[in-house]
Amino acid sequence: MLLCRLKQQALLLHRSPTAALITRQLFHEIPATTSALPPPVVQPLTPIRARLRSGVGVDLAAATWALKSSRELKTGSQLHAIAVSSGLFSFLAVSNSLMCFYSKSGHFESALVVFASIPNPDVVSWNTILCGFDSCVDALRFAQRMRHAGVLLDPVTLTIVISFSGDLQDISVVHQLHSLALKSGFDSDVFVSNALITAYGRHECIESARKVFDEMLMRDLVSWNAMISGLTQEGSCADEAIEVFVRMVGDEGLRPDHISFSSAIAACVQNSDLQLGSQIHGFAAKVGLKTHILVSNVLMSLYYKCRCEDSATIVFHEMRNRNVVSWTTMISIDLSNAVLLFNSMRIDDIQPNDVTFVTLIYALSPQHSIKEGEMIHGICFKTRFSTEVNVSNSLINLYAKLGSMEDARKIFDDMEIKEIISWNSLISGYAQNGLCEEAILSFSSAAIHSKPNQYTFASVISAITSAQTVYLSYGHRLHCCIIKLGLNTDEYVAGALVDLYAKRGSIVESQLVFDEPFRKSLISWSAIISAHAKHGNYEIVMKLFEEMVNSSILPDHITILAVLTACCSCGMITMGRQIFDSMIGEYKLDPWPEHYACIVDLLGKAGKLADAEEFLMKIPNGPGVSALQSLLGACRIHGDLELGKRVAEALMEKEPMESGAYVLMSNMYANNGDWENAARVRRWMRDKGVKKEVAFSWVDAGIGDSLFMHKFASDDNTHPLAEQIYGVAESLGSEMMVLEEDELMAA
DNA sequence: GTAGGGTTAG
Repeated sequence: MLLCRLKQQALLLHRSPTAALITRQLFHEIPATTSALPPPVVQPLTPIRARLRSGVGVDLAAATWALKSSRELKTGSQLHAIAVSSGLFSFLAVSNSLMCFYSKSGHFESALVVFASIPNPDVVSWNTILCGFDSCVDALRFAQRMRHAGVLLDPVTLTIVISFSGDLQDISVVHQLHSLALKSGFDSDVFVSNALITAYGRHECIESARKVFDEMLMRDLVSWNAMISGLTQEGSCADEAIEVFVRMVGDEGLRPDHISFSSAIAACVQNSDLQLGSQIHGFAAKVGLKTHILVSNVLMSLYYKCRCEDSATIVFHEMRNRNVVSWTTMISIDLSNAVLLFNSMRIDDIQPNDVTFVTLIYALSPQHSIKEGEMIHGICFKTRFSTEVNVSNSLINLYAKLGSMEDARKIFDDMEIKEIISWNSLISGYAQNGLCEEAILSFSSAAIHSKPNQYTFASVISAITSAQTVYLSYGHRLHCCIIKLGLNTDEYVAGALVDLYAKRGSIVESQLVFDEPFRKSLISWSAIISAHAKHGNYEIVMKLFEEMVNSSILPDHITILAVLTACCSCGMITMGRQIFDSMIGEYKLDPWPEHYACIVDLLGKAGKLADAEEFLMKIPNGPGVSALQSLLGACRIHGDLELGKRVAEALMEKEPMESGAYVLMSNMYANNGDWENAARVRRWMRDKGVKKEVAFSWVDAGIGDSLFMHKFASDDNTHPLAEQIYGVAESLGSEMMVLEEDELMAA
């Protein structure tokens, strides 16, 4: 008889369809049945079984204790069998422990089965199941069921439900549960208050979190941690988070644990506050927590964000245990060794997850071949991560980056679920590859099939920003939609608009968008600075650059290049060199060839040709084309034929088919009155087959909503209406001649 | 000696 019950239960546990049935029964209030169950597999067991055999018997304490310390499914199932055979299962302490075991060891369905077999579950039984759910929706439905079953709500139930409500989209449930806590008097329970702080924190409703925290009579370490992490997550309260951390340590004398440290350091990451972060690092070392996996992981982010990759790497190497987060962070720190690190991670027996793949895919640069991209894609496929939406999105980005929009499109078309992010990846992919028309078409589809968000708009705007053709009227139309949708103060949209108008519209419109209240990112700062730099507005550029640095945004290569350009066009030699030095010293950026070229240009234009040449010689790996071009240009302006010849030769050697050097050299001879050599260079150019780049022009017919642009090159007759167009051009020409004659006659 | 709160990577 006993064996039969045992068999029944063991079967139930390992047959998920049965478990699924029980789940349905729980939700639909169908009375559970445990009849008609196939045979079990029972393994011999452990000291407890020995005790049972030797007639000592197993008591309640032994059974629950054994369950608590066990994590292996096999051991748990065996204990389950013993509990049933010894009759201990009928004690709620034992059956509840069993549910807890199954739930914590990742076999929630088995816990549900046990629950269904308990004749009179108590509130602990219900709570144990309640906290085992993955999804907050399921958990809250189960809580409703508890209420219908007449289970009396206790602080534990409330704590669990509040913590689930933090995951919901809608904050109103948190508010409801908060008032329930006040009504029932459970708000004095520390656990309940802590859960409330966290739930409010997750909804970034920091005022309410703070209120709960402030009104607590007794706070424990978890309360402080919840408050600190809530402030850290909010995004704009990092300073307050630090303040609370300091109060906790200084005023309350509490000893921070790994979670306090990780939250406080995360706040430093947000502020890019290397100094304070390092201090907290030292503090963690003092209390022996610096190599804790959580603390080390966030320390790596700190050093990475503050561009101290070496320190981040040291933290990684000092870790005794590393998890998938540590490895993934390390991959994002050392992108050039991403594949190598990925392999080491697998040797270390750490399984990658979707984030790892997203990072790894991101690490591949346009310099990588399609083949390498396909290899990573293959690993994603084998490990079954390629169907994850975020991984697919990254793959779209990858193929776009590698220049293969066909592959990107294929991934997109194969996706079962397309998020708006997927559309955004596709649109920005077309944008990067200069396929503006496709980007606009995809944007239209996205608007039909999905709900465009700020990123969709930002992507399509960036497409028209980088398009060869100027789609300004389309840009204005998009801008109108954006204002209507209230997205004009979104940092990405506003940033993209600043960039669009800076590059394609007018600096006035760009400045107008920039003056709107939105969170200025590096991109938007760089866009507005670049725009003013192009117009030679030196004072404005320097003022904006100062404002940007003061708002703790670190400049990147593009920003510095813009500032250098401004210095260059206004001949600010000292400032230019100062910025160049700070780029290396203060901002830890390796100059690009363009930055060197800028300084060469700056010195050259000012007539300091010798300094320029000296600087040029110091460029690591030799001067790039742009630096040589700058110097050659300067030689032309200042008439230094000798240096010009040397530079032109170097340039022609580097790029024999580029017309620039030949044209400049020939012009220099011509300026000098040396027509013979000027002609010689031109001849030389012709013999080598070097051609000047073809100039393009375009006409927007501007009819209705049409986006069609008519493009022309010189001597181009590929347009379908070429004959008519040339006809009109000719008749216009003759009309002009007539007009000119008339004017002459009148004179 | 059965149930509840705080945590890191794109």
